[in-house]
Amino acid sequence: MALTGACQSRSSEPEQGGGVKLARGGEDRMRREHMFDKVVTPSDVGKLNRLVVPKHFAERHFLPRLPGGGVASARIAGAVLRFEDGRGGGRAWMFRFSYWGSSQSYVMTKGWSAFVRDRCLAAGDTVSFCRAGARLFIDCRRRGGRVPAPAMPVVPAPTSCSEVVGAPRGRCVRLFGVDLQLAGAEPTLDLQLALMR
Amino acid sequence: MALTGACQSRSSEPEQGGGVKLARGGEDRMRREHMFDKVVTPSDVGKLNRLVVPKHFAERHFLPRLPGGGVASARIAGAVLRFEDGRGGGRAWMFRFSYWGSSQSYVMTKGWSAFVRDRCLAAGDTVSFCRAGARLFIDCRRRGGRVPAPAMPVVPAPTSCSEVVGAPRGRCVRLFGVDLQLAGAEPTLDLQLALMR
DNA sequence: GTTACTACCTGAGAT
DNA sequence: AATCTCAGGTAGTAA
Repeated sequence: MALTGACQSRSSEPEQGGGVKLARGGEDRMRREHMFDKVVTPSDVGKLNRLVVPKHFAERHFLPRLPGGGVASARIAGAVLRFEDGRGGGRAWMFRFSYWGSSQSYVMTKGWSAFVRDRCLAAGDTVSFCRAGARLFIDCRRRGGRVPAPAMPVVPAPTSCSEVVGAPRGRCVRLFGVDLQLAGAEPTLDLQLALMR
Repeated sequence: MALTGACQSRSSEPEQGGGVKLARGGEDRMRREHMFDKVVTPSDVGKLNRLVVPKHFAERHFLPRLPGGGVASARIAGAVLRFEDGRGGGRAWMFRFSYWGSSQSYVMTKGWSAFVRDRCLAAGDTVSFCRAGARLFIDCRRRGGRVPAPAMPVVPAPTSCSEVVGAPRGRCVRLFGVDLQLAGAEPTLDLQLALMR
């Protein structure tokens, strides 16, 4: 299970959805099921600021979740998908999900580069998408198969990458201890919502 | 007249416009008038997939032909120009015509690379633009001043360059003989129209 | 001036 | 052989 373990079987952790209110014992307790992985390319983590979602994955896992009619273009227009951070901690990521007609490909655009930066995602790493009922999760692991170190309270180091191999991660400090309780207000999520037009 | 002969004075040939219906004896019988030539640069025929149109030529010959208001940017938005193949045979080329503000230059983009490929256009060759009334024509000639061999029925060789020096050209076979009659259906043009959003 | 974001486009490779 | 996919590009715009 090295290929999917980073995202699966962690439903016992306190994954707080932020804006989404769920009845206890409902979807938030469902076991995560793996949707798909992608080994990211240099372009996926580079200046293009987009993740190409392989067509069959997009159409199987994301399209049916979107509101709108049966036509794909109607569903996708302006779609924003919300993914909870697979490591727990209550953080969520909002990505615009689009279809580029010119290349006939599905992409995550706005918001994606923030995830790349925060996780120091590099070409060859794998992003993993899971869901538990209606909740979506995103996680990643290094090319060697290593997963980011589990979140834990650390001394503040508020800038840059939240995963430094063998070292505490910067942003995580905002999510644990006293800050962990404040995470119910989801400052990071609020910022992203404000940016998401 | 070696510099312009490839494009001029061939209005007696059966240039079929494809989708455009014209009254016989109208524009299609007008004598072609030369607009301008350009000796293409390595960039014009390379991976940039664009032809830089010298500003004064673009503003004199193409801008006034476009619909839209008095502002150049309004006229150019989404402009696609259609050029009939100066060699005859009913083929037409569709090029997106754009203004690139960053370099303050006019360019042909989408569709241009297909012409480069088909004619085996190389740096130092000359492209020549003519018109007969509202109809536009494009042709080219080699740097030495040679023009491509006149179109004639040949044995099939359906791939690659339509002009091989001293040899029959590949795609031309589709346009002459029996296929010449089928050219009224304009499969090549249809394909381009379908691709041109 | 820089960075992101939208919406284009194309060649190469897979099928 | 032709089609489809997608990695890697582009320009223009907004912030």
